Amino acid sequence: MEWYDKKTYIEVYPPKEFSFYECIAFLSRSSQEVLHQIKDGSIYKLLKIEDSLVLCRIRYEENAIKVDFPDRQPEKEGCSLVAKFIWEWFDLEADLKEFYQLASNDGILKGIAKSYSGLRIMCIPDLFEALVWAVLGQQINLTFAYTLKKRFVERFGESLMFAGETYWVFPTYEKIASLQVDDLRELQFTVRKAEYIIGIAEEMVSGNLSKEKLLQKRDFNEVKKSLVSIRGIGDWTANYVMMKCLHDTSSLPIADVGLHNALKNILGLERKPSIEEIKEYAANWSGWEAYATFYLWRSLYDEAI
DNA sequence: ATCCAGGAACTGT
DNA sequence: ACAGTTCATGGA
Repeated sequence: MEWYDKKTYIEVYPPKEFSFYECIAFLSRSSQEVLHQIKDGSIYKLLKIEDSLVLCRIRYEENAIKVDFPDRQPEKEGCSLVAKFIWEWFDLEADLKEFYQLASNDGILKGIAKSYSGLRIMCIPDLFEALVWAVLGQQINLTFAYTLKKRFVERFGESLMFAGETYWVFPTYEKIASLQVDDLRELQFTVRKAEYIIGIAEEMVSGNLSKEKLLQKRDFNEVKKSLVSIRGIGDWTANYVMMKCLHDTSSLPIADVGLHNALKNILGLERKPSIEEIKEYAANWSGWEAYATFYLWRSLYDEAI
């Protein structure tokens, strides 16, 4: 059903190890998600490109990810930024052949690597969004984390209405840096979370913290050091962000409760594994710890459904 | 009601 | 460096 004039569209060619279906399954994990919508096998996502809001419809046809623009189409440079976003969002740079090779010889990963074949880490290309989402998720259940995110986005983000639907983009760090703790308390953020998030926004406004600067570091150890030096960012958050935003396939949020639960399920353990035990399992995942973690997280949703 | 959640800072040793 | 404590609140 074409309910708008399809003008031009963008095509992005993913590597062979790619399943749009698996990626959509991951993106569908919460009904409270406000930063994209899934409808009829297409993803609708609003992006801010060169200061204007661009609604994208993303689908998969004939081995290509195709993006078109229901509302209005960006200029040429805008289109290449959209393509760049898609490339990052689906983590298309990673060469999963290596991961699958490794997984085929690993008792824990063997089954899930096959079950979710083609699933890629669904990234959060925007550093501020990745950091805020990680802080929101700290020590609360995911359902409530989504509630907080929804309130945050709908209070401070920008939106576009199209065909009766409202689409949102994540708030900018400039906007959040101008807030007081009480502005976030109203949304039921704890004082701690509010302080962390405003502090992170201020660091980004000052220019001390940026994705570009982080990616210029010598190695991911350096990246981690500078992330952890920021208040509110501990080991877990730093690893989460390196995995979801900075494309570090070897980051391992080893303290993650979801990871522990997934391992417990797959191994049929009575209790959650200890950190030491996880280190032993992970010794076999070298270079692909983030993918191992992501696939293990994915295995948790099947239980829930 | 009770336990825990995709932790981190703080405090004392 | 390391372990224990506090924070803080909705979900299941």
